[in-house]
Amino acid sequence: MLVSGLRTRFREEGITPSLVLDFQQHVMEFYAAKGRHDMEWRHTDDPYKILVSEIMLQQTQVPRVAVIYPKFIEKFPDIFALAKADHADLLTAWQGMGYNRRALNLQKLARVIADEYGGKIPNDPAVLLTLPGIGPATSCSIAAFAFDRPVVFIETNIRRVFIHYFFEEDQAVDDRELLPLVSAMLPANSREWYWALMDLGTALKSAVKNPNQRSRQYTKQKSFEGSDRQIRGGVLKRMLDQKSGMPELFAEEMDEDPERVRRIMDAMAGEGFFVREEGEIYRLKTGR
DNA sequence: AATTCGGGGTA
DNA sequence: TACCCAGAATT
Repeated sequence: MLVSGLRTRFREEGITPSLVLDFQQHVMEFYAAKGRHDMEWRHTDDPYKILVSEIMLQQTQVPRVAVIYPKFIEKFPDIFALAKADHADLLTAWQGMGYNRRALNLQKLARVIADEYGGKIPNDPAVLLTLPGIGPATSCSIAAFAFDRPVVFIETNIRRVFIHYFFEEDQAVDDRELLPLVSAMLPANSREWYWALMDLGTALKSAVKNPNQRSRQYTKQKSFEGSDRQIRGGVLKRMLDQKSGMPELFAEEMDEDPERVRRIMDAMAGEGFFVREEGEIYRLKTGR
């Protein structure tokens, strides 16, 4: 089967049964040869654990999640443990993951599921989508990986695969052009299929110039050095250390403008990281 | 439609 | 250095 001809066949004949079969075979052959089987979250059928992994994997590479995920699961082994977790314990367990709001949303979500769904993770992507911190990609990922449901979705690895094989010479490829292909190519075993697609997408990154640069939604991130994000990270780390703090002090330690640090800590308080007390003292929430 | 949000591994 | 990361929420 000639993989290099997939794009031409697609453009000339559309999505034919033989195109589908050849592509599926190529993906599964890759998976058989080079699939990644060393992730703990691929060796459980506990929807809670899979949900946690999917939140962690948002914009976060597998090797880092692989380090933090097991400790997190050990500390919060089920949805109820997470729902009643101490605020500081939760954020401490999240340290190193980045995008710390995910941890807050994850606990909110756990409380909704504990309180309103009897502790059972919903298997319907439309329901999952209503939960905090779960968007289009994650709702479908959970449905696929935890419940083996035949969902159709796009995330960065899937996007890279389909752009590479079917839009080789195109620019600004819209996700809406990819979805019909993602849908048509989906076989019966949706869980394994998406594992395979994601592994192939990850491998492509080092094999060719990132095809996602030719996605319409491709954007580059602003540099981290000197950003608010960096300061937020530093502030949170110090707050977890000391349980309370003041902008002036942190600004001094981080050699930053006190006014800027105060603004950032105010924002973080508004997001639920801290509570602000009298005299510009910020304190971590205790208990829940 | 554009911004914001973390932090580290990799080339 | 620059690039990227199993995206989501907010503006």
